[in-house]
Parts: sequence; structure tokens; C-alpha cells
Amino acid sequence: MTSEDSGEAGSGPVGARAGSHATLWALSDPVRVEIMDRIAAGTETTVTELAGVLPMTRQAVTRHVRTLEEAGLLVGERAGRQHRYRVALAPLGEAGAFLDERAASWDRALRRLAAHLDQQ
Amino acid sequence: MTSEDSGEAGSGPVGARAGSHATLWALSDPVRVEIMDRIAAGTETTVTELAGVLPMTRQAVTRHVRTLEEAGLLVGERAGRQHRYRVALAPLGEAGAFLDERAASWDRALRRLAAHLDQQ
DNA sequence: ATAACACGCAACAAAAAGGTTGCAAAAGAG
DNA sequence: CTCTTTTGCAACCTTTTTGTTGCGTGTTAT
Repeated sequence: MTSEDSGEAGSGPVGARAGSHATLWALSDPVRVEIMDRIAAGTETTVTELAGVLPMTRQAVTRHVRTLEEAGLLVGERAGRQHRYRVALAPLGEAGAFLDERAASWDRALRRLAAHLDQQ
Repeated sequence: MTSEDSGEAGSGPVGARAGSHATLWALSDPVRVEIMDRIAAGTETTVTELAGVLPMTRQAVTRHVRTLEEAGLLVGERAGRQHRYRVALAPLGEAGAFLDERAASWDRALRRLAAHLDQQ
């Protein structure tokens, strides 16, 4: 039935973003952040439960969950006929490090330009 | 603090995202990150200069720059017929704080669930 | 004044994202 | 076995992104 996907690390899927970009993009949608909130809280941890409290159908929730899963922010585990999800925090650290790195780089560049102008 | 709907009314165009979401979304595109890199470095600081080194037309660059400007990551200043941009680091701090806050919240929720399971 | 440059706006097309409905398959309950 | 629940997949539609071309406006140089 299901093919051997569920491995987003190799030759990625079609619309796949890489690394921290995927994480930033996944979390730039308030709906997906709310899904992460609810799964982390443990109140709604399946697609059907989430669709019960969110203003959209189950299939729409499935897509958001899949996006989060491809970003590595969610990990699913099948328990019988249910498909339960839990959050993974590792990509959060990567994305945060990415932002910090960029901020530091741009800050350095700005100071370098300012010093250059000051020298003239 | 957690309420962020009904954001900026007058300054935000039609499809504007609010606060940190706009920042995360703007930086989830490698092209826009590269634009930020080049403007911060001072090598290309106008739309025309950027279009000269990027594989797209000037109008496409204009759209990306506008996206970054709406997120507060770029500030433009007109000098004669040229429109020069410089980077602004403030939204970076907000976005980083948002990620940290979410990571801490989800981590707390996970520990609470783990403790709850441990108690049973 | 005229030509060249930098920029903005509008119309348009293709692709991706977000959402819906419908239907089929696997797991549990009666 | 039959029925219900949970899930996945496929087709389809709408909106948003992303990119193009064409044209008009303002600014600088000759």
C-alpha cells in the first residue's frame, strides 16, 4: 500500500525546501503554529482530532501536518488505525541558529560599511 | 502578548502577514536571503544592481524587495533617481524571540506530558 | 532640449499553496 | 460477518506567489 517514502532527507520531494528554509516556511503560517501548539500540548494529536477543532476539513489538516512532517517538526507513529503525532524540537534549533547566523553576518557587514564610511 | 490579530491597518497592504510571521516567511526564500546578503554587504543596493546579478528581471527583484520591506527587513531611501536600500535588523530579533518562545513552550509541554505519563 | 537611465505601475501567464468533495482501504467494535 | 471509525489518495477549484513584458514618469547627463 504505502510506498517507501517518509524519508525526506535524500532526494527530496517536488516542492521541498531545504533545511532551515523549510522550517521557517512551515512556521510562517499561524495555522501550522497552532497545530504544533495543540500536538505539543497533547490535547489533539491526530489529524481527525485536529480537524475537529480547526476551521477546515481533515484533508486540509493532513496537508499542513505533512508540511510540518517534511520540515522535521512533527514525527508520526501509527498505533493501530490511529496516526498519532508528536513534535520534534531539533529543527527549531537549526532554524534559530540560521537566524542568529544571518543576523550576526548582516550586523558585521553593516559595521564594516559604517567603519569604511567613517574612515573616509 | 500572544494576541496578534488585527495588526497594522494603515501601513499593511492587502496580503500582509503580521509581525514575526512576515519575517519568517520573507526569510524562508533563499532568493530573498541572498538579496539581504548583497544589500547588507553593500555590493548591490538598488533594484537595478540586484537585477544585474540575479537570474530574474528587475520587476521580479522589485517584488522580493517589497516583500522584505513590508516585513521591515529593508528600508529604502530615495537619492535622486536611485532608490537605495539598507537592511534593518530589528525584525530579526523579534523573529528569533518568537522561535525561542515557541521552542520553550513546546519543550515545557513535552516535559509536562512526560511527567504526567511518569506519574501514572 | 534631447537622450539615457532608474524606477514604478498595470496586465498577463505559469506554478504553487490551500482548500473542498468523493471514494477506497485498513483497524476495531457490534 | 457487518458496520463504524480513521486514514490515505485522487481529482478539482480558488487564491496567492512568482515571474514575464510593455509602457509611463521622473531624474541625470550631453
